[in-house]
Amino acid sequence: MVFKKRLDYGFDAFSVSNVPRAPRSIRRRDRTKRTVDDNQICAFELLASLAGKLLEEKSESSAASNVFEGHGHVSIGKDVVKHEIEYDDKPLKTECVEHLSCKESVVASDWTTINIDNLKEFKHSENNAILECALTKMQSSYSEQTKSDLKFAICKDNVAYGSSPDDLEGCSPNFRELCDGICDNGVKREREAKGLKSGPFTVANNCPLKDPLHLSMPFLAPINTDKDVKLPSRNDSVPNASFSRHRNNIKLGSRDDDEKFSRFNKLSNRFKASRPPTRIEDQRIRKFLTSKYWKEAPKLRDFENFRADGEIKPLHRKRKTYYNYDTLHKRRKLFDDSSIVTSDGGIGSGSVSNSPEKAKNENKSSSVAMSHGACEISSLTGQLASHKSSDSHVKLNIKSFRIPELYIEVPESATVGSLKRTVMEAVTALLGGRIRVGVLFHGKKVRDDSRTLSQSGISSEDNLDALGFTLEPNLSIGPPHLCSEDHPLLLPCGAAPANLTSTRTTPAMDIKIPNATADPPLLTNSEKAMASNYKHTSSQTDILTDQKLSESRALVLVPAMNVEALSVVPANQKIRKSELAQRRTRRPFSVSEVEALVQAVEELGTGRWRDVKLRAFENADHRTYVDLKDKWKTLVHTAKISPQQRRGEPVPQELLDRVMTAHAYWSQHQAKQQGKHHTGTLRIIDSQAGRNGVAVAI
DNA sequence: GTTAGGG
DNA sequence: CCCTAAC
Repeated sequence: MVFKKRLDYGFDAFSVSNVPRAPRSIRRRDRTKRTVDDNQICAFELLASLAGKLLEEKSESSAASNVFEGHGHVSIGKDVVKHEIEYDDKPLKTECVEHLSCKESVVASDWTTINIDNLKEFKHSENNAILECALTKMQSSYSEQTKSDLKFAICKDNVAYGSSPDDLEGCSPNFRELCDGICDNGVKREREAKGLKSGPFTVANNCPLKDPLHLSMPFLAPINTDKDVKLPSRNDSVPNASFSRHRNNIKLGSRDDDEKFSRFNKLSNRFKASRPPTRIEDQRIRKFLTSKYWKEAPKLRDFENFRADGEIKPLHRKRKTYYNYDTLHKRRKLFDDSSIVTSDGGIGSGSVSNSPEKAKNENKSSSVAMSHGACEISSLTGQLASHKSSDSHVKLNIKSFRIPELYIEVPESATVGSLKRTVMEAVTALLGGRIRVGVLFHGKKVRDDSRTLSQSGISSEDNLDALGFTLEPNLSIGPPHLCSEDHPLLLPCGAAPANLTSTRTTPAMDIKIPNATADPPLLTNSEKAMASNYKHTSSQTDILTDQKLSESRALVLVPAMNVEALSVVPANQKIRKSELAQRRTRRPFSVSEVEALVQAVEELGTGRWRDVKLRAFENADHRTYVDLKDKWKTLVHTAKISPQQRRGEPVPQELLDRVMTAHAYWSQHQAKQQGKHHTGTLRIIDSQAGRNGVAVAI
């Protein structure tokens, strides 16, 4: 399986020098980069229109949201806007983020990046805006949880990599409020105490309190003004219908639109699959508008179905062959039918609570505040099932953690074991730093480590459902202030996104803003869930801080080893790791495939691999003619060695005999020249002779 | 874009 | 499977 990851760039991420030399194919793509950019406009427009529609819809459909009142359109700030729509939040890059929940939005790809000028004037704008379209289908579960859409605007202008929490200072009051509400109060206080002066990365004035930001972004104001941050209740959720409509109308990178899709792919292709976009290098200031539309999914089950419907995942291949899979539907050729994509939503396979009890809890689990979810960048969110024991101990069972931004392709034929290994591998590779655990209670982060569970209200049985854990990257690697917990200021909300943005090299890399949701369902749904039993006792919570780490890739709950391994590794090295991981997943040829190959070669001969591909593997997008050629090579080799030396799935001797026969035949007949002459099929005469059989062209 | 062959 | 050279 292949997992794509974005490179994680450490704090040094932006250093161009660190960017590994792209493969030729990639380099080639780079050449076309400009063209792509030009074309991006279309994409951008699409996105913009989508966003606008979403907003409109939202305002129309949800009376609850005041935010949009009066704002029928989406306005984008002058600067570049980065717009991402995901079911999950992810990239946080943004300075100004708005989350619209988009259910089932079709996603171009996380990686897709579009550079554009600001929405209105992007043609004119000098800045290379980046429009990121991370459209992915939303998980229904997510939707459910979030029920309400949150709109959140995070303002921030700078791209500074490790922006500090202070960045919020620049944000609109409302925004701050929102964040505060979301965050632990303690955080707020600290931030205030520190004042604006803090961190190096602080971007002051980017979002003047009173200011322009608002003007430019109508929906800037957080929907939830309530300090307590009300998590959107499910009731609030925007009707799915509206979302759907939007989606349909816009068709952004929808499966139906291959062309567009292709475009996205191309854009994203500029970088190798998981490779971070070079644009990262650009330190331009970007403003992002991220919108997400959160909805609650009715049921976990729904979620699964949703997934089942097929996730769209664009794959980026060097070669012309597309390995995209539409898991279940195969609706698009671009998609590989077998691949599983785990994006934010991740693979639905995630752990589902097994115990009835948990299930029950999950259903109940009430809302997690998605809104603040936007703020949180934590990479992993763990949900847990918990029950209180009679002895006053709070026993928690963490069922799963969600790992954001992890893409994995798994052949249908892959074994569960290989899947596990792959996930582990991916996670390990992705981990950029130490992991820390964050505690979410009712969607809020519990930052005060000194408080007791009971003091925090976590002890009551009824509340346990609302308890969630997040695995957050520990930015030890990053700038001190960022990493340090001392800096609670790092605003979970605003700052983080900005940081991410800057860091994010690849769309994929973007850190999604995890929904803070503690909802079990959410976790369950998580794409990749790492299930684990975990006894929780304490927790810290600074999601934001970590997030900045772009690397905040995923966190793994796993043993320390992972942490160690990753934590110490410099960002650059990590990147390399990731690249390695990008290698296409190995997909052993099945006997039937071998047979088809042999058959085709018998007919066409060697040296006409493209024809072989077309004849026998036209529908097997994951098999390139190079693959076929290589397979033939290995088959010939296999046929020559003793059975004891052969590995893997045994190939019937009969086929190997045919391989040898055909190989011998075509070697003698100059396959290329004779291919045309032989429309017939090679047959082995004297099959008994096995290898020595004589091939005859009929 | 294909082929062929080394890695 | 990847990467390159050569066409």
